[in-house]
Amino acid sequence: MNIEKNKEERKLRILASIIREYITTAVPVSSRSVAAAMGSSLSSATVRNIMAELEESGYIEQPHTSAGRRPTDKGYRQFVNLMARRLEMEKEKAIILRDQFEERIRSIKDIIERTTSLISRELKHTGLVMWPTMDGVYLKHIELVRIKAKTVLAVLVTMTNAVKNYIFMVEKDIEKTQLKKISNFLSSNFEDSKLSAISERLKVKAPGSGNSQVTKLASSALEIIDKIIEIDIENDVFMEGMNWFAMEPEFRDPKVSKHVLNLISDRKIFGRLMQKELPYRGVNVYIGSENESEILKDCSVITSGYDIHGETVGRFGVVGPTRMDYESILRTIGCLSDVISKKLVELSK
Amino acid sequence: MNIEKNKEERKLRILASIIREYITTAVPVSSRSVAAAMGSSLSSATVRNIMAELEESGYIEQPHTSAGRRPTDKGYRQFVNLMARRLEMEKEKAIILRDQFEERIRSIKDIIERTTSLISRELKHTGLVMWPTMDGVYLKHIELVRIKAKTVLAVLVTMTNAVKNYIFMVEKDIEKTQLKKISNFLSSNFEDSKLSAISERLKVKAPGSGNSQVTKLASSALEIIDKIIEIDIENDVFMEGMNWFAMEPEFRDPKVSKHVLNLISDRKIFGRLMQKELPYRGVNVYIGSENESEILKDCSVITSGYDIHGETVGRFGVVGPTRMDYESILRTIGCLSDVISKKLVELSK
DNA sequence: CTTAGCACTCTAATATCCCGAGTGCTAAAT
DNA sequence: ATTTAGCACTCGGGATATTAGAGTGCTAAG
Repeated sequence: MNIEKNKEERKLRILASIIREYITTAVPVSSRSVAAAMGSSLSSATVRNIMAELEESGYIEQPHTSAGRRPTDKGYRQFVNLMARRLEMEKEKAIILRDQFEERIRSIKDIIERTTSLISRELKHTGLVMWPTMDGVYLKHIELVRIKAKTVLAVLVTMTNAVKNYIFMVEKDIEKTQLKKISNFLSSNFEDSKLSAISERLKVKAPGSGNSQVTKLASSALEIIDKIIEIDIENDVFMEGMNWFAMEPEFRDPKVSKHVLNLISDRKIFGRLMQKELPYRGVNVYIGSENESEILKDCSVITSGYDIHGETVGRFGVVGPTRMDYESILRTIGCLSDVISKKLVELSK
Repeated sequence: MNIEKNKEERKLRILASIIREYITTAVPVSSRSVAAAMGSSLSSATVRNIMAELEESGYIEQPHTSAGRRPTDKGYRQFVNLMARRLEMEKEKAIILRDQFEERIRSIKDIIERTTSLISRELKHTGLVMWPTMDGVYLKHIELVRIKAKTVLAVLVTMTNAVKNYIFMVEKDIEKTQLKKISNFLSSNFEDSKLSAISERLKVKAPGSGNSQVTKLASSALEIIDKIIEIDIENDVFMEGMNWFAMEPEFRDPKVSKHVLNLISDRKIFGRLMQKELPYRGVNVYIGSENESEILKDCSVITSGYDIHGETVGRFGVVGPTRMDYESILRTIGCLSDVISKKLVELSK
């Protein structure tokens, strides 16, 4: 029984070894090099037997007979699952990460840009950050501007100093002065609230036929706030470091490179992907074919959430070829999640 | 003398023929196919002689002996110069272009997105649009928000419904209420003015020690406006259709494709490029090595300006491989410039 | 269960060949 | 004085052949 377990464990250690080597070399791994990597405690022949079993289980594959093995998506998955528990970042590294966010952070935009840039530089893959959903975020300021008849421009400033704007139609035309009143009404009564909370509270206020003036104001305001919430499904994604794809040897294949270009020119894919997993704060890993999108079948996407005041309002992550360094990425992403969330709280005072 | 001229003209007609064929096939052009294209009025032998001359002049080159000729940058340049005068768009095409801007245009953002998308779809190259410089643009609304001590967030809404925001430091801390006053002061006195004009007019008002209250307000406002103008050098560029690069046969070469990825992940290049040529409304063409940036040496960039109220405030254009269809691009870009400018005026009522 | 040994397989790099598209030149034709 | 037909020559690149060696699977011994 104990022996059984040891056997299984050794098998997985070998899988890990194969993956680690393949990640750095991008070349199918031979039994010999695995044996060497395992400290020569095993002969290549033994390793060969085990590798045959691993292939049987679908964790690795041969591009062709008489070539080494490379990990399959399933193999990567196994690997990721196994190590998922122990992914603390070394103290020093964590401090280096933190330091990157020390200077000149004045708005969430700065944080977002800093994050993608960090991911790009440190992890050598494309970094992604989703803007926080507006409805989960506290407002600092709201301003309404009349564009033309029945058309309103809303400018929101969040506690994190993000500026977002929305143009939308309203039922009946609102005068410039009236709009100013609504702006003021919202600003004075609902500053420092969340969009969703404002909507809730307005719903209570609006239909109650107390002071007709206030009621009217509230119902106009409600219409506008709900419009904003409705529009805000787009969820913009900020990307940086697409050029790392070019460095990968996989990129030599023109078919692949074509794919990649199509991929990175369509940020919506990532917007949808991250939106979907949103209430969740933890780390997600999608490996190759695990991705819903066909276009991502040779890529892996690793994402994590970030909080503002304990509420998960956005996600960020990394895209790259399936052959990526899951270990260091998972470590970094996990750590970054904390750093960003902390910074965001600081930002909103 | 007349004969001389005919000779020269024929030479250039052949150059044009070579270029047109090369643009569509991407394969060096042989004397035979040129002869055929010229309606068999010339034999391939004659064409060969002329091609030798064209090569002598540096307009075309052979990749190697016993191959056809392909245009050099100089050749493309000559071609572009020659046809530059007669580039009217056909009426029908122009109308089709115009129609694309009919629906749901509510802000300059819509126009910018529509433009890049149009360029991408119609011309099958990457489309670029530079946001208009703020200082040349009329303001509809200005809002100042206190971020923290000595830090101000300015949100500007232009006549074209663009929302831009700037975070900056000011000399001494300004109270929230005071900031509100400055906002109102600016909004009520300077709405519908240009940023640069506001600055000018404030300069007059500020030092004049009339009403101390107003003077103080004006000088604070001046500081802020000047800060905004100062910051606004970044000049964001909107891009779409980078994936067209992937379709080009040139892209087969991994070196080239690497270049391209680096290129498109750096929009600043185009920001600087367009910024530089800014006061100019007309069309510019940079062919291959004519580009300042080394990274663009295998690309051509064609740009044109757009106006708001007769003042050229931004530029837009196309990037692609040197082997691009200059004729149809120049036609389209020229026409688009008018369409956009017209729409922008409509937008700002 | 492990390992040494060996036959076998298949890729990728290199070499060789050769077709044919395209040229440049020359000499005849206009 | 051009233009053109004719022809020899060049060279890239596709097709094919060859080979080296990296890696495997299997067997039999440790």
